[in-house]
Amino acid sequence: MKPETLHFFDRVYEVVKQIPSGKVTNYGAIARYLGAAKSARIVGYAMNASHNMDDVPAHRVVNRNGLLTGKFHFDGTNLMQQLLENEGVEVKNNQVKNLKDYYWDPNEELNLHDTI
DNA sequence: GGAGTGACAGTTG
DNA sequence: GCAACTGCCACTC
Repeated sequence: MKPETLHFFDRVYEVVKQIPSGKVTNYGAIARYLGAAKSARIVGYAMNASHNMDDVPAHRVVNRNGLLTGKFHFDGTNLMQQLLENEGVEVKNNQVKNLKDYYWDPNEELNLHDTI
């Protein structure tokens, strides 16, 4: 499979699936990791479709403010928050506390020359 | 084939 | 320092 052939969507899934438990990241980091920092919106859109896949922990992806913007997309309840808290991430009012502490940057933790 | 939408980010006033 | 606007790429209708 050629990465070039893969759509932004597919790559986003691979990155999100590699997010370690107890860690969270933001759309910009993923988009930048894919080489399209300005396309953070696409990442969000990808999450919209990825939320249908159980293999993609979309709950670990939050916006720049650490706000669980996609919470409503999970099931309309605080499921997303519960999942994060279950992993050790402190969430308050649909927002990740100490985001900096739980922040996980694919550009720093992962290498572009991975299986992806 | 064209226009509109979208779980954002970065920049400017 | 805070608030608001634009840009951006992919997907759906």
